[in-house]
Amino acid sequence: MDNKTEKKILLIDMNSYFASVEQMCNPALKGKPVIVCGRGRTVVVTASYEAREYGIKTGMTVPEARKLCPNVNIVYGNLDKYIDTSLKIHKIFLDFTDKVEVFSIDECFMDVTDVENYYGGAENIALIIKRRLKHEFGLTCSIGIGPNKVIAKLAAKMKKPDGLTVITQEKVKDFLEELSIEKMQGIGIGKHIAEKLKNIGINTAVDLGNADLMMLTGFFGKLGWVYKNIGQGIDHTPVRNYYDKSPIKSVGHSHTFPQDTDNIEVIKSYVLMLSEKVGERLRNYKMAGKTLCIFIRFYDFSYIMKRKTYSCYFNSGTEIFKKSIEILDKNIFPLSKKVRLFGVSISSLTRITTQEYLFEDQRKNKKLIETIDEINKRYGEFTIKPLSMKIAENFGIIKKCGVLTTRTWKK
DNA sequence: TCTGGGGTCCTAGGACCC
DNA sequence: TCTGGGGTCCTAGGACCC
Repeated sequence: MDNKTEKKILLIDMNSYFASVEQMCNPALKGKPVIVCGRGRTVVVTASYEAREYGIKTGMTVPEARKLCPNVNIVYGNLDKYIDTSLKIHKIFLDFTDKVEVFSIDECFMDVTDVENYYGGAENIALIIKRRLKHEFGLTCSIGIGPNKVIAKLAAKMKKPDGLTVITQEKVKDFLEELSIEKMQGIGIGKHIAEKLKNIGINTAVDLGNADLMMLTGFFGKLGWVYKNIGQGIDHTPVRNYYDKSPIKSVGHSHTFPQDTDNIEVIKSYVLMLSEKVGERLRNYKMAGKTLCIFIRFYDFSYIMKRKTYSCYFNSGTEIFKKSIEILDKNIFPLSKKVRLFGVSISSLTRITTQEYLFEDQRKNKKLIETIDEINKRYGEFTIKPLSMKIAENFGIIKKCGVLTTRTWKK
């Protein structure tokens, strides 16, 4: 590929995003170790760089983090605030091009191939973005520039925080030569695959690129082909346009109980609460689904997953709850061991119009459901709720189910 | 007061139909 | 009369991402 056709892709990765936003909103936290976490039995979602100096990492339990840094500031995450800030940040990117793909709440790809000449090159665009983020939000980011998304993503990881790494097509080979398999996490090669690759003598990106395709597909199926491309730094996936929405494939909620439990009544009331949340979100999206999946994690971290596809679409909490209980009664109860986490999700989704409420009781209850949704939207989640949800409430969960993740929210 | 929560994609194997 | 095989849908499970 010559220089004329070489793409210029940026990956902008906000540094310790949630923690930085908290520091931005509360000056008292600036320069101090901060962790952002959810409530209940939860883990560190983001640690500020000051906290990382003590060895605190994402995924650690809060007590573990406290042990490393007794004075660490603990903040309960506020997803709305982070989404709001993200949307404002995107406006900076959109000043350059519409080819802005939201990869997660704190990461965006940009394809600046067509516009870089107006701004003195891709690197200059990156510098302008960094300056504006710092000036307008007080936030820093790491930016990787590469001829495709995979290389841009790997490049962004090279320098953190506040880094800028440019890998031109010409430099890709040298770059990959020095890249160990472990450092390829985040682009489809996780811990398990990395382990398997090392077992067959593949230790660097270049080893992967040079590996025999038949051998790779023998081990990993279709993915073997994908891995080989990654190893060669090849990636043809385009950067999506900001305004092209990717369709939602599934909607789900799960929750870890405050204590492991085998109390069926308590579990059922959680199921009801989760079903209502899933139903409400589906209706907000104007969608319904026909595949129900329930997921149970037991106290020992073993799990069981049951999936069932129905002939009709549904999106009411009551319907999801009823079907979940049917599955539980048939397959899971009586319980053999205590339950740690319960999850409900709906897939095989379709957009739905008013006429398409297929269940008779849903049609009848449609007005009621709409009214409840409206009230809950205005006055807060579960202002109006089924009576049996009281049990879950007494067990101490409702209103504490903070959804906190960097991945789930997409434009 | 060990190990969250929300997603996506892929695969193997079974059921069922023609 | 003797039992193939392709296609599609579904379920369960695994791996990955942030």
